[in-house]
Amino acid sequence: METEAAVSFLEKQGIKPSYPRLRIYLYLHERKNHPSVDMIFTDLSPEIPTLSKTTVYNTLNLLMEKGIVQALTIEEKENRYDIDTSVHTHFKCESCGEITDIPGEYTNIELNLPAGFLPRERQLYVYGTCPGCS
Amino acid sequence: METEAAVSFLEKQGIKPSYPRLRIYLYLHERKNHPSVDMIFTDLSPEIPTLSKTTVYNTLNLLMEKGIVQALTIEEKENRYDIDTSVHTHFKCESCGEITDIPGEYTNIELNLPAGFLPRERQLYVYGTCPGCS
DNA sequence: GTATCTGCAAAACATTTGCAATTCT
DNA sequence: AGAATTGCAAATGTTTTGCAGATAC
Repeated sequence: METEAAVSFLEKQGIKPSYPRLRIYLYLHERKNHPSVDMIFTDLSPEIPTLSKTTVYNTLNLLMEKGIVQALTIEEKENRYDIDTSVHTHFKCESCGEITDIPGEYTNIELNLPAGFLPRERQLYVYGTCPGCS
Repeated sequence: METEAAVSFLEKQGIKPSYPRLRIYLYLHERKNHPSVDMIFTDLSPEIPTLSKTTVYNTLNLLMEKGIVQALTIEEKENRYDIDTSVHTHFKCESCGEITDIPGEYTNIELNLPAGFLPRERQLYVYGTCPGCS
């Protein structure tokens, strides 16, 4: 995604596209890894020397409020963030630690909840070994 | 579950059934809520005045190593613990906060992972409103 | 009496908050 | 100038670790 498109997307969502916000948004979009706050900070810090973790937190919380990003609780210790908010499964490799998107067509979930349970959202996390490690 | 049965179960799993361990195990077994460390500590503390959170953590980590308990990452801030390690779904009510077990027969998951992905375990978390709150 | 277990205090992290300085318009 | 944004430092909350004292066999 080019900078121009990102700027106008953020503006359309009511987010002022400051430089740190723009770079964090582009980072999520380009890597499509499922980064922790620390990964984003560590990767962008060399290129944006004044960047602070607080701004990374602020930006992610803002993107979440706007529904642009979702938080994953696939790790026990830290949150991960995903710019893909469509319905899909996450696979965490217990060997290399990598989190991979599994497209919706690989998983079919039939939810027939007992009466009165109204689902709004769901997350399927699968833990195991990825192709590179098996 | 009676104390006797719990004692012999723990011994069979190679866990010395000390008083705190026994009480924590019985707590998980009787309530079948999906408690945080703090919930266990707060609930048992009045009856076991010398109990410490460290011991709650130690005991839960021990039970997890032995495969008797599983950690749930359904909450963003804290781990929850479940003594039911069978395949089932967890429903978190966003209104009252309660986490409910949804038995396996209410959910059918067909996992057809891309080649090379070897699943070991999976967790399905559903977020919404429970019968009492809807 | 030796191993293990417990629990306090401190440390290690992740995340949030208060606030002053900076930036943008 | 005025409003929003950034980033430092401190606070908060969860979990782990080190270690001394207590407990169990």
